[in-house]
Amino acid sequence: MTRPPPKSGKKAPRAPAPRPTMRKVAIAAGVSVMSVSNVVNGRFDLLRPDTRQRIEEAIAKVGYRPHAGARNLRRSRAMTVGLLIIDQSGTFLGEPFIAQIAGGLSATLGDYNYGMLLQASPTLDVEDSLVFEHGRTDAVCVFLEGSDGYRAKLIERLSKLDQPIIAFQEVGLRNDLPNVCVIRQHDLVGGQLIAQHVRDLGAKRFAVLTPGIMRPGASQRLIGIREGLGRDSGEKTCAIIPCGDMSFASTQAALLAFLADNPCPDAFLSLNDHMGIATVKLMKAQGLRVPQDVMVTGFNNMEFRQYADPLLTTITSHAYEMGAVAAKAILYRLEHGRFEETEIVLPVDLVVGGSTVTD
Amino acid sequence: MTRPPPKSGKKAPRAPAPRPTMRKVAIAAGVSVMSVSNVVNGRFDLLRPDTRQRIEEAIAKVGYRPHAGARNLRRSRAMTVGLLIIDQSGTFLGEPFIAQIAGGLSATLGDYNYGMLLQASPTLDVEDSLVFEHGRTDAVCVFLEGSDGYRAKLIERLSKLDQPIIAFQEVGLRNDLPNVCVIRQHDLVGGQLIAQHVRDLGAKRFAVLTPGIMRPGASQRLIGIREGLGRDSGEKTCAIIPCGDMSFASTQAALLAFLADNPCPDAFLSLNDHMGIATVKLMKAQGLRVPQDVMVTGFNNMEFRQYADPLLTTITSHAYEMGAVAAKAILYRLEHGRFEETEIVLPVDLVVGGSTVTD
DNA sequence: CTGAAAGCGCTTACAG
DNA sequence: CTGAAAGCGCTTACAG
Repeated sequence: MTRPPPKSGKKAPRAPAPRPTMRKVAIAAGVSVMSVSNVVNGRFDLLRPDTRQRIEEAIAKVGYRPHAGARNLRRSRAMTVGLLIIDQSGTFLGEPFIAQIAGGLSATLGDYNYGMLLQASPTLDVEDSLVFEHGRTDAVCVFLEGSDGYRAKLIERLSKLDQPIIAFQEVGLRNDLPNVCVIRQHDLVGGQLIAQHVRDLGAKRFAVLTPGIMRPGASQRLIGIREGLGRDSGEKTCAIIPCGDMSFASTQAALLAFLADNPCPDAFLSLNDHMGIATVKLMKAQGLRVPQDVMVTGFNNMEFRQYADPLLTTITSHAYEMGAVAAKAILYRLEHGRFEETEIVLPVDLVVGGSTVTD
Repeated sequence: MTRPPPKSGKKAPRAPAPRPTMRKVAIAAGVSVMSVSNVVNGRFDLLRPDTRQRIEEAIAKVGYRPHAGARNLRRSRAMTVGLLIIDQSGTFLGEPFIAQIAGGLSATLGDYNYGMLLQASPTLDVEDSLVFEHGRTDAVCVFLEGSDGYRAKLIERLSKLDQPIIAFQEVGLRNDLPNVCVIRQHDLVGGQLIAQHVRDLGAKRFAVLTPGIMRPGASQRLIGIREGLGRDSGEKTCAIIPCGDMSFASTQAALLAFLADNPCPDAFLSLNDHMGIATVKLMKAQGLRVPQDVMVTGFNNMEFRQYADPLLTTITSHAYEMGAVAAKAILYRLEHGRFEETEIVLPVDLVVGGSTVTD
């Protein structure tokens, strides 16, 4: 009989009462654990009504709650989907596009009783991230950063981890990876639409504002813009302005540096709304009229677009839906053993505002 | 010997190769599972170097990866913290204040090798939410909605779930719940500061814009504002304008309805920046000058504050840090069996902008 | 309708 | 330094 050391100044911290287990319920009800399991899992057809009732009373009496970890181990499923976001800036959820994807994914998974394990990784070396540990997740969604080549290699490796993978916004991957499904939106078309729009309005000289670290969607937007501007435009008239972390301050600093060495273009095309609004405000502060003197466009059509004047011409992204679609694709894969489609592309729409067209 | 039915049109889907287990590694290396376990867990002092090497080679050869689910069951810990957000609007991560808390929590937990299980619940009835299932999480953070009384009762019940609880932004809870730690910021002081500021500037008649569904922080901000306006202001001059989901459109609609029946106050005090900016824009559209004709304030000092003109006078909230502090508190609790502090209050600061003061 | 037993993949005293 | 065995809390064929 070992006892806690006597004369301790404080009350001996009483040992945490062990959680009631199925065994305890079984004993209390005078049945086997298996019958308890049947009640807990709603297999009432396997029980006599009075047995069931006795067990239910015992459950209530001892305050039993099932241990999901044990059940999941036994059933070899985690009822959880991982969401891994590579983010070297450390503010992943501060980006509304990502926050909305996460929101749609989490909400839809929740509807089907799945959880979402969220992790951001500052490093590109991601294979022993928590979300890939066996028994933690049944599938994982990734939103990567880095060069096209790096990401392609990484996804190939991830596809061998014996875990279904959803890759957001990727394009041009090998299509023989059965464990991988790409979900993206038509960023290329979005880029084309917005570029054609400003070109049709007569702009000749362009500058594109890009994030300092490109995600895959951004590259597509840029390609689309180049296509939309058209080769008939003749001269090389499309500058690129990287804007670091895309914050208001970084964007304006990058713009000022650009304008110190270059004439002001006819139109600034920004790869998201953040940078677009920062541009509008800087132009106005410089005494230029938007859109008469210079046009500005954004991308994503986030709620905060409404905060600035004039309203940004932009492209609507259905980010929340992208998360929801991912959840559905995973659920299908988990049920049927394969992805229904290996690539899903969501549409985008042009929204014209006062930043390119006067009322 | 049962075989798959012959003459199937498709290739028989080959049974997914079972994941290599410790047993497989042990056999491959000619040792016991326990030695494999020792290698996997870095207990190298318990092994002869050559044994270790043989095992490491076997691990690489069979492609073994540990099963976190099994390990966690055995060790009775989940290495995961839940984050539960009650959200009746369905856009929880769209709210930057919440997204930042989640980001800070997730990043800090990740540093200590803990995962974050994120779930939003549209209902207030939350006890059998995923995040409270045993074996899934070691602790859970909650950010609730609903009346003060409802939330207090709910937290009392949650504290009996045998799971440490961090309650964000709660105030005035019973302080005898050893399983509960409150982490909040000084919203009341923030409210006071901002109210005193506009009062000192000579405003006499006020209106406060509030969310349609109050979270606990919002109530505190309101109380602080009332205190800051002071009883010496004499008349009842502080109106309340609930703004539904706080979107740009809802806020402006609520404002217009208010102005149809009431004279314009001297100052609109908004419980967050979203509504503050929507107010500024509406006032300007109505031909009023901000701040000369009407003052407007916000709350939280989010990045998008920079998007509107004039710059909102607001209160800085350290939401990301709040998440990080929560992670630290949980880690301490998990290690020492009790919370270091039962309540942690983060400071707030007044930031003056052009929406109350002319340059 | 009910129960005894094996096992999910690990870890951890306990012997040797 | 190494191994055989028990057990974390469940589920699931298999008998009775």
